[in-house]
Formats: sequence, C-alpha cells, structure tokens
Amino acid sequence: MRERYQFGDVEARWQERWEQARLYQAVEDPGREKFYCLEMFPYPSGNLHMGHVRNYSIGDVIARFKSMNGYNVLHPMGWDSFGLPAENAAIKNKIPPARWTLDNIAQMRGQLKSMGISYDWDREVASCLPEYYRWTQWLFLQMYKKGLVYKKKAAVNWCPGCNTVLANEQVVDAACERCGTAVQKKALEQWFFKITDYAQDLLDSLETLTGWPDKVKIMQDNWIGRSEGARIHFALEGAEGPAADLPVYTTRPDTVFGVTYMVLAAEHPLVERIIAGTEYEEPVRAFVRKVQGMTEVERTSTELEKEGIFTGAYAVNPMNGEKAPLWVGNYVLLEYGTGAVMGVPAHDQRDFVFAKKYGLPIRAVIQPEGETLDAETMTEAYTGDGVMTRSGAFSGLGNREGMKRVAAHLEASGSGGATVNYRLRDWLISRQRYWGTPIPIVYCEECGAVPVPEADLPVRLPLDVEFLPTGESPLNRSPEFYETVCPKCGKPARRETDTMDTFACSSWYFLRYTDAKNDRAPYDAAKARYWMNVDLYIGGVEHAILHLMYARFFMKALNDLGLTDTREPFQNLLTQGMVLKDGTKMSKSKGNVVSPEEIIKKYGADTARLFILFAAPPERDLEWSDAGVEGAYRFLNRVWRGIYQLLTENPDMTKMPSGAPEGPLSKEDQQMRRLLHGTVQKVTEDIQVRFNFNTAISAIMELTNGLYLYKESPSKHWGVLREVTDHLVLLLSPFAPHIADELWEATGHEGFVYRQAWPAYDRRILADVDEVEMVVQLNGKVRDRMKVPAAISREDTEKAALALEKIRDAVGGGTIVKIVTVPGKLVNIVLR
RNA sequence: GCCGCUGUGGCGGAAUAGGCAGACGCAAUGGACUUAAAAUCCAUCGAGGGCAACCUCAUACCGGUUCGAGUCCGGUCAGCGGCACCA
Repeated sequence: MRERYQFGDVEARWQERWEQARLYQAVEDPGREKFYCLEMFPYPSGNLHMGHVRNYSIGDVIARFKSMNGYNVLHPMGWDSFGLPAENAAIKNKIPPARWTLDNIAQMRGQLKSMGISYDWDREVASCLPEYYRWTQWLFLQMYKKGLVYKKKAAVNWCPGCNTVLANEQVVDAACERCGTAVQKKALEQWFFKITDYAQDLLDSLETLTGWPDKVKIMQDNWIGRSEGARIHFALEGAEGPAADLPVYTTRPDTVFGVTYMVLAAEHPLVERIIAGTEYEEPVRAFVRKVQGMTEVERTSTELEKEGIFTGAYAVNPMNGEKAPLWVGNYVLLEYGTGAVMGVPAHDQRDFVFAKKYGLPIRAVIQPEGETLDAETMTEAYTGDGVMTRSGAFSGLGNREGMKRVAAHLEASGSGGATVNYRLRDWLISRQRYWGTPIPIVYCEECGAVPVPEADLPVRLPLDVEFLPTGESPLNRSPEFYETVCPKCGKPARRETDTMDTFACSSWYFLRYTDAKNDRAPYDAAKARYWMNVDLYIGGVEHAILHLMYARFFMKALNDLGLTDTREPFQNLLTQGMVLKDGTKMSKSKGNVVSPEEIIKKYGADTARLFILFAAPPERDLEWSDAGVEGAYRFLNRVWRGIYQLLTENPDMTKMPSGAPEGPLSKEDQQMRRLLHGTVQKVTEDIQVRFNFNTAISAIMELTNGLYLYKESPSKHWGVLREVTDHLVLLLSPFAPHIADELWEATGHEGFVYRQAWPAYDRRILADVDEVEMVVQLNGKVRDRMKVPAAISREDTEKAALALEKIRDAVGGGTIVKIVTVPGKLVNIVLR
C-alpha cells in the first residue's frame, strides 16, 4: 500500500478489474430476490453534466447497497438518442444525425465509465438504433390494432422554431419547451395515442403509488384535471333533430335556471352554420378572424378582456324552455368540454364580467344563507353555496342537492345528465421531423392508412439524406423512403413521413433492459416478469408529468394487450434536485458550468461522487462548492492515511481476527465498538429508509474521527481496530467504490467489496451501556446534566436530579408541581 | 386565482416519534510542526452580557396547545414549483 492515495491509478485499476470480472452483469435467478434500480437514461448531448453525475451517483449507492444486502440487482444504462439537437447539429455542422449521435454516445459512455458506476453494459440500449426502434414501431402497431392510436385533424400546437407540432405537455407558457418560440395553432392531420381512455385509471392508481413523492402525484392529478358536472343539451332554435343539438358542459348544473345567454368558442363548427346568409355573417366572421389572429399567449391570458358578438341565433334551455341568445366569445376554449358554455352571470365571475359589458340580464338563482342577492346591486358573481330560487320545481333545495337532482332530471328527460370531464388531452405523437422512430403506416389511395406488417419491421430511417437549413424533414424529399407499395393491395403507396415523439421511445425502455438483445420480441415475457417493476426510479422532477405519465400510460396499455403483468412501471420514485452554482442552474450562457470531466481528472470519481452526495439530501437543490469538493477529497485521504498508519504500525494486522478480545474490555474499546455499531445502524437506515446519503456520510466521517482517537489510545486492541477498518471500508463502498476496493485489498481481503455482505450491527453492543448522561430541566430549560447508571429506576433518577446542587439551589423555597421523567433522556422539574 | 413545497449560524446542512438547537463538513481565526511553503495536527467558532462559574436571547413573523415546540395547531410575510379564461 502506498503512503499517499493516488486516485488516478486506483480508479483506473479497479474499473478495469470490474469489467474483466463482469462484476455488474445481471443474470436472472428465480432463487434470488431481484432489485431493479434505474436512472433516467440521458439524451446523448455529448457531455456529462453535474446533474447526470448526481443522478447516477444516487442510483449507484442504492444498487451497490442492495447488492451487498443480497439482492440480485439489475442496474442498466442506455441512451434516449432520437431528437431534435441531432438534426440541428446536422444542419449547422453538416454531420449526419446518426454519426453525431453515435459519436456523442461513445464520448459519454467513456465519461460514464470513468465514474465507476455499477452498470451492466451488456444491456445498453440506444433508442435510435433499428434493433430498438423496431420494437417501438411494433408496440405502436399493437396499440393501433387495439384502437389506441388514431389520426385526426385537429388544432394543434405548431412550433415555427422547430418546424414541428408539439404535444400539449411540451407547451410551456404558450411557447415551445425546447426552443422557447411562441407556439401557433394549426389545423393539421396528426397521430394521437388515446391516453384519455386511461384518464381515470391514471388518476385512480396514483393512490397505489405509495413510493412516489406526493408532489409528483399532485402534479399529475392536476394535469389530468378531473371535474364532475353535467352535460346539458340545449336546442338550437329553428333547427330540427341532430342539427339542433347544442351540448354544454358545466360543473354547476344547479345554476341552469340562471342561464341568460350562451357562448360558443370562435372555432366551434356551429358558428358558420348559424350565421350563413344572415346579417350577422360578416361581423361575426370578422370577430372570429380577430380572435384567431391572436397568439396563444394573448388568447389564453386571463388578462385578456372578455369580448363576444351576438350570432342572431337562440338556444332553448331544456329545463325551462327559455330562449337564450347565442354569442361567440373569446374566452371559450374549443378543446375543453364541448366548446360551448352556458352563461350564468350571477354565479360565474367570467360570465358576470361578460354580461355587464354587453348588458345581458343577470339572474340570481342561488341565494346565500342570510342574504338576498339582487342582480341590480351585485358587483361580482356569487359562486358559493346556497339555496336554489327561481328554479321551478327545484326552488328551495340546497344547491349541492340541487346539482344531483338537476342532473337526474336531465338524464330522465333525455337532455343530458351527470358526467365527468378531464383536462387531459390525447397524446399527439407525430412529428414532422427526420431523427425519430418512423411511424409504421403506409397510405394507399384504395385502402387508406394501412399499418406496416410486423414482418416488414423495422421501417428503417434512411441514413444518406441531405439536410436543408429550412428544417423541413428530409424524409419528405426521399422518394426511396416514401415510395412503397400498399401492404394490402400491392398498388403504389406512400409511406408516412412523420416520426414519433421521442417520448414514445422512452415510454418502454425499462422493459427493453430486461431483455435488451432480443431480436424476436421487444422482450421475453418471463424475463420481464422476473425483473419488473422498477424498484427504484431516479431522475429529475422536470419529468413529473411528461415522461412519467406517458410511461404509466404505456404500461397500462401494454398490460391490457397482455404484454405485461403489471399496470404501473415504477414502484418507487426519487426525484432529485438540480445542481446549482451561485444560486442558479448551471448553464453555458451563464458561464457557471463545472465540468464533471475536469473534476474527475483533478480529484477522482470517488471524490466527485462523495461531495455531491454529501452536500445535500437528494431531493433538494444542491449548491456546487469547490471548497466542498476539497473537503470530500481531504476526507478520503484521511481514511486512507488512517489505515496506512495502522498497517505501517502493525503489518500483521491483516492476519488478526476481527472483533473484540475475550475478557473485559477497556472503556475505550467499548466506546469504539459502540460507535462502530451505531454507525453501521445509522448508515444502513439512512440509505435504506430515508435516502439521506448526506447524513450517512457524516456518520462515516464521525466513525473515522473516532478511529483516529482510538488508534492513539494506549489500550487499543488490534482485533477491534480490524473490525473498525473492515466495516469502515464496507460502509464507504457504495459512495466511493474505487478507494473501498483498494483498501479492502490492502487490509488483506480477497474479492470485490461489491460481493461482500453489508455489515451487520449488534444491538447488544449498542445496548451495553452502564452509565447514561441525562439532562435536568427546570420548567423545560436545561439547568444541569448528570451521569446515572443505565438501569436506574424512575424514583432514583428523580432523587438524583433533586440532589444536584444547582437544582437544590434553584428549587429553594418554590413548590414542585410535578416531575416529568423520560428514562435515559431527561428529568423536567416543574416549579411554580 | 387554485394546488403544493420551503424558511435553522458567515455557507452547505443536522436534529429520524414533541425531549440537550446547530451533528458532520466548508469558510474564518489563533497555535504546533517546518529554514519556508504545502500537507497534517491542536484549539476557538449563533448573538449579547460577565473576570469567572454562569446568565439572557435565538430555528422568517404573531399567537395557541404542552411540563417541554425547529418539530403540532391557527394566522401573517417571503421565496420556489405546478396548473390556470378548464365553464
């Protein structure tokens, strides 16, 4: 063993040995309990950043800890390697996306290997390779057959920056989440996954995800946006049959007698029909154009003044037969509910504002207790509970009860009924981009959209394509790609040139890892059954909605297809915080990026990992500190030096039996062993129960400090020292695996630390205390401390406390009201 | 607007079931070793008062419950995150 810790040599040597021994290769073994530890696979941008280092360090602690605790661990890594940056790089640098991506993967794989994470590299996947995306296409086809994929013309989010449509989830503040360009609405034919079929399921099973942070579940809950209400079919005056049907959705069916007007969304298909050939035609069209001319931001802003225009038509209220004027308004969304709302100014603030502006009548039909609303004097809508009035047979009912009765009445009369509505929209998956999984569909003049037969998969992306700066997908200009024949009738046909949203690729990769090399199926059912579910999934909270909900949807759909055994992919979820520098996220533009590569070069991977795990608990944001890294480095050196000094002092130490000697132990021996076993307990629980790696590491630091003290003690015992150093190395190994293996070998052991059993602690040693220090309080304030025998009775404790000089003085002539004693901890004397 | 989270030394953070506030680390200061430096080791390190033993105050703020509150309850303020003209 060298005197100084030379991390460079140590880390390189052990990484090589691990690889040669195939130490981290996972093999199915039904006789052993498995543990599937997964970190979100990265996009291969070219360089690892500190967020990655944090993510994978956290995962590696768990994977190593579980392995040492006897689990058969699966810990894979791969690449989410389709996506726009590859195309942008191709346009900018004239490098084909495939080469750019594969070069980046090679580079990042090297960086990742220098971190010494316990990955089974045999299971590596890259979603951009045909061996992988073939199965993404296959799954698409299974879902297509099941009716979970469909195409429709819809007003979709179009990003002019990326030249593609976006999913709802990818629009943030009416801008593209990727490039920040303001999103436009365009009516286009697009492919959708029918995630709304699973809205209730996705919502209900959130409750079963007990290992997920509440925060994430609440965000998904909000996103799904379930609301209960009623559908009410108004009738268009002067129309017959289905043409007269004007359904609205409302959460307040109890206010239906307060309807004084109706509003349609600007894009509502009814608008054109009712104005055609009337005097309203021109002004209404002008209004609609004005609304459509606004950007998404303007249109959806709550600041936008509510405006509308009368269409000349009327709708009949099915509850009372009243006529209500039909308007078009800028505050009604086509995509939510039915795209039409009933206007109840007295009990909805938006309607109130609208009615005031256009002089529409206001009719109060819910009266709050002890008050009487008067339409003339109201200054805002009353949205609370109350008693129904002017509501025909329903007058006098409490409005909560009224909601149910009105819904029941609508149901009975065939003009509506109770219904549930969701904000969740179907998942738009087609992208007008090149670097993605081709959608396996062929368009035939005769047969329409025909799925590509499974035997013809994969539909390969052509690699010899040319990129134009317009950003237009080269697939549209590649006849050798799109020219094909119809699988059904054999006539010439055209391939779909849209590709899939990359979130489709990442919605099932965790299944592929269970059988990554399978070329006959996406995965073997038995293997997936053995490894699934993912026991712990670790990644950034920014995926709380998008990726995590899509993956849940896939799992449920695949389960309904008979392809999986469970309906949820991730048993436990750990959302890690960001890595900050100077209080903000590291970014090139701010110039505050710390490169993992440089840190590893300067201090080694163990130091980088240790610092990042020590600086904050995983869920919290972490402030990068160069001085803190130095501290972590010093600590590893301190461990090294301590063990080196012991081995120098007594080279035979490596042959000593570990543990306490026979016979009575010195006070120092006992203290050392209690500290050791207490540390084992704390570190074990911190990792296993709480994921508090920072406190686990601080406990190991305290143990090291204790070791330094003990090794200077004249009565030190080499068996105890051996026990301490062995356990210290094992406890440290999930955090700093290279130095741990080196020290393990140096202290005379064979085999990898990874294969050792996690140290156990002995409760008897922890309990073997003959004297404890107790706090003595007066009225809850600490006044003194005392040492008492551990086995002391309550009475004797109180006697001892009262006998203390300070306490005697303080009690003086006062009256003791009572004494509260917590055995082994404190005595509180209550005086008055 | 709705929903949620977080406020503790100079800094990162600890206090795991209501029981010693500030573990561990960083920074800082003083000292030892050294010709010197680095490394290492020792000591001090929330604020105020006192020669001292010690005392008072202190976990964003105000109040409550309790023998005892960083922790529980009610309110206020600040910061962060999600959703948002969702009928």
